[in-house]
Amino acid sequence: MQDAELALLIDRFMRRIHFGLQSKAHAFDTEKVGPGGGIVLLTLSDMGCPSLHELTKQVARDKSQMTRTIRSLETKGLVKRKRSPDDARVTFVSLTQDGEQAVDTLKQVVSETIGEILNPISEAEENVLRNLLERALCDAMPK
Amino acid sequence: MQDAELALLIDRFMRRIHFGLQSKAHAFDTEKVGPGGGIVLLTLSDMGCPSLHELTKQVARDKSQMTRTIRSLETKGLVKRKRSPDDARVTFVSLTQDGEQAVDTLKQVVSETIGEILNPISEAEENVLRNLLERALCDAMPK
DNA sequence: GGCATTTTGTGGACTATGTCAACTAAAGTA
DNA sequence: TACTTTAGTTGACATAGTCCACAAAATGCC
Repeated sequence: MQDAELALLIDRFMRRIHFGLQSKAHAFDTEKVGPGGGIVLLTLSDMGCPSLHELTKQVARDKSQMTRTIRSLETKGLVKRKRSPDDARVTFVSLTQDGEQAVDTLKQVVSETIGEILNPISEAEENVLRNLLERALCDAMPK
Repeated sequence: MQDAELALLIDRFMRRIHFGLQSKAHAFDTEKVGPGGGIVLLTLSDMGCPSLHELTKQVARDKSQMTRTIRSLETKGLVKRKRSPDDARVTFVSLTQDGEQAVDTLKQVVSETIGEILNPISEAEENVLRNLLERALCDAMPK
């Protein structure tokens, strides 16, 4: 019953990251990918060359949204598509060279921002936090 | 540098909560307050009778957004305003009786949903998680 | 007291994101 | 072949975020 509080904490934490990044955005988000694009780029960096469908499940967004986000990133030259040779329905998405570079700076700024927020937290505790979240999320995603 | 991963984890966690709640929304969100309204209601339940300005800082949203959210909740009879007798600029916001009741069911559904997500996590660890987030957020909010 | 400045809340305009439903093309399947 | 499922796209709409300008009340400073 009192778990509801946790939702507020998570939300506020998210907003903190959001504001932290936004205040630095003009300095690094030269392509104006925004939060949505950033999450996709980082996720792509983790996944490698997933299909659009797998990517959509991972970031837990609507597939139509993903279509548009990817196209936006594609016109900016950060991402490229490749049709699957085995299944003509699926298209694989991956970072371009420019995309990799964008991810590098992105990762740097994000971890810097998170570092500031997690200032009152020790490194060991931070690992605990990461571990807990990973374990909670490792279950099959709904849908 | 690898902290960037934490941002993705938090985002996915948030989305999990979001989807979990949405799948149950038709059963409890009879007033259609949505996620935005829900966060405000829960926050109000925590804060009691804050000024609109304090509330805005707490949920970390734009003040104009907050004006609109509160008005929406007010027309639904879940929230009431009261002008401060000391300072004619500020208006205090608080839950109505209907609002309190809405918060009760809201809290129940939210903690149920979070409980499902935190299934792989022990209760002790959950307290650790809450504690870590609280400590990270206890610092003065930016802006 | 008068006057600039700050604070609190409101409103408008615009963008970004989320959601839902319809639709195409390609597989899978009986 | 006919039916169903899956991947991706598109359109329409709803919600939320951002930015800017503004009014009214307070505050601070001569």
